[in-house]
Amino acid sequence: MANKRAQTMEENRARLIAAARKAFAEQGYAAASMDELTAQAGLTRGALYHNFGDKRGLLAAVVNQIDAEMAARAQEIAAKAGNGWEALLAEGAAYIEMALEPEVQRIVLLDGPAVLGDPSRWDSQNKCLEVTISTLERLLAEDVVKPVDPEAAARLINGAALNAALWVAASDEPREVLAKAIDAFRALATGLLAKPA
Amino acid sequence: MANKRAQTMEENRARLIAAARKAFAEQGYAAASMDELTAQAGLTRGALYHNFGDKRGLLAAVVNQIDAEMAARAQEIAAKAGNGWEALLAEGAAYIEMALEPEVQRIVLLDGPAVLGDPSRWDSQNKCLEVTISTLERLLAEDVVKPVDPEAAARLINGAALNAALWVAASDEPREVLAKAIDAFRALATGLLAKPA
DNA sequence: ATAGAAACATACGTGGCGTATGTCAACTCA
DNA sequence: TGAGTTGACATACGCCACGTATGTTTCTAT
Repeated sequence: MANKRAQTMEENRARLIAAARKAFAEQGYAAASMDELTAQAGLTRGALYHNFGDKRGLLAAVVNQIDAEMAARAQEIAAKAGNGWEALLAEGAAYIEMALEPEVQRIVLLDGPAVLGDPSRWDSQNKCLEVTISTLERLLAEDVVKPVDPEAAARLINGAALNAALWVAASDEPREVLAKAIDAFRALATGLLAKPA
Repeated sequence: MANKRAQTMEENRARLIAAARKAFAEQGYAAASMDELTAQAGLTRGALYHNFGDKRGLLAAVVNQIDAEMAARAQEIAAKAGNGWEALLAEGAAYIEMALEPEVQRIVLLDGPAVLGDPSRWDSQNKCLEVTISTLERLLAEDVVKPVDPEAAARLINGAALNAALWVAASDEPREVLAKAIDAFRALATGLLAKPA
């Protein structure tokens, strides 16, 4: 037990992040109280400022965690759909559906950009985006899609999915609206195809 | 002068909104102080809470104003491009470029959604979106675009443009990145065409 | 074993929002 | 036309939350 110190520290960090996920998702970043947050985790604000610097630092850590989880899920789904064009469409649909979860929507899509600035500047470097970019690069190499800048296309696609998700989430009839959104997404995406069906 | 009262009230509202536009754009919604804001306008917080209810109300008023200006500009640009497919593309490019202005980006795209919730629920009902929807409906009637839900497609398009703008704004070389973004946008949009070129 | 450091707790100051109360100018009606 | 009343705005107050400065305890290293 050479490093009992580091171990408990990691545990505390994890507990704080978990409590923050709940608080930020349920109340929003601005309304979430650091005192309540830390008390929920069985700690005080002292631990928080020591580990994350400030409230923004905590949000950044939470965003990193969620982003990584989203990217993993998206990759898994894309892999299941094979390595072709359908993988890209499946990824997009997956993003739309994931963004329906309050945690993702509130924390990553709404408060994240407002508090931390544009996602492209985040340290975590938006893993979701990178997944889409690499998928596009593969399709580019296979001449499946038109010669466009993969990062530009990935950003547009993710942005479209994001907005679609916000729309679906705010809707009164999520089912029907989700179907419409995915439908429109697939239509739009075909614009990237080298030879449209 | 039958209604000097109402007149000065309108003036004060306008001055508060103008001051808020500056403050919110330069410092962000959360960091902007109501005291400084109102002092800048030659008033106090009393006037603010009387006219707008609370800080959110002021932000909503500011967003409404900017949104209306954006929609007007987009419509003008679309009209100049004629009433066809090119109008839709021009609108999209216009949104991307407008979103480069700090006022639009910070207030409407970042703080707006975070504080006021999804734009589709705003009272102003997002005039920008409606412009795009009506453009799409016209193209649908002319069989220029595939049979997709116009609102869904409009939201995806606007979302794509939005993200593209955030990317361009955060970039070190806005010129080149803007070109890539618009390029990718045009490619993506062709996915909606009934008969691709 | 002791010294030092690090992780975390406690205590304090500051600033900002929202509300309750006060005031004065403008509108109304006799 | 002038007194009463309304309402737009100012002033004053309380509360809460963030961030920092200081204290305490536990682990590690020599």
